[in-house]
Amino acid sequence: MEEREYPEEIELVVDKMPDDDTMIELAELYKIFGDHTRIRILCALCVQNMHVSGIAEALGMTQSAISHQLRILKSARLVRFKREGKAMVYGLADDHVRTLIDCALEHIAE
Amino acid sequence: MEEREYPEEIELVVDKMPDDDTMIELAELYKIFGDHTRIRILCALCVQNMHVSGIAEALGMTQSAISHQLRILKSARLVRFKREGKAMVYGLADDHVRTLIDCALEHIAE
DNA sequence: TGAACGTATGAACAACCGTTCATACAAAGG
DNA sequence: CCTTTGTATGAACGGTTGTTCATACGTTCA
Repeated sequence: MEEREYPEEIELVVDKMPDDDTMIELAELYKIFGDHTRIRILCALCVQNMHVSGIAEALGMTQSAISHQLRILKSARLVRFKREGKAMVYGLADDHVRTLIDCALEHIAE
Repeated sequence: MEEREYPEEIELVVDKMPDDDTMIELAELYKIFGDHTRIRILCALCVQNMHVSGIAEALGMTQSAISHQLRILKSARLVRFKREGKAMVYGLADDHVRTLIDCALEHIAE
């Protein structure tokens, strides 16, 4: 006879999973990376720090679109920035970002 | 005088970035991970292989919702599955998935 | 201070996404 | 076969998201 999946076993799995809050954070983090424009911005900043308008030109997009995405990347603390004259220079917040991208690149290259 | 960002410098950055196709793939991959339900499914399967209804019960969601998400995970080759009687048993496609999740978990835990 | 430049932001719109509901398919057991 | 159980799928709906457009903010320089 085909046994039903035991409730206790289900509970065991749930216990071994990360906290729900952690998984929400995970999803939120991945969601940020899960956009073509944002990934391209991050990849550009992997090469060197850039002005907003420089990023826009490199990506062939409007300044406004880039600025909106930078806002999201800022709030996720994935980029940092400093004023330089009239311009704002953006860069990666830390090396974790690079690591995360490399991690996924390896998966794709399999 | 404030110099404009040289076009050559922009081009240099673009050259050093991954191919656009690669970055699209990157974004697509991250997008899959960037959903609460799918991350929870993957985390559950990190613990052990499970039936669809087991996953649904563990996550407190309908079988339909889970099945729809499994379809997406299947098409991204992040999970594998085999029939077992009336049930379908799902599991992680390979260890890359676990690695990717661990990678992001480390970032969060900083 | 006023013009010019670089950036940020709010509203609006279209496109996309995840869940629900109803239902169809597939295997097993009587 | 016919019913039961487990899973898949299509349509539909509500919510979210990324871009555009217009405009405001902040800095520099004449």
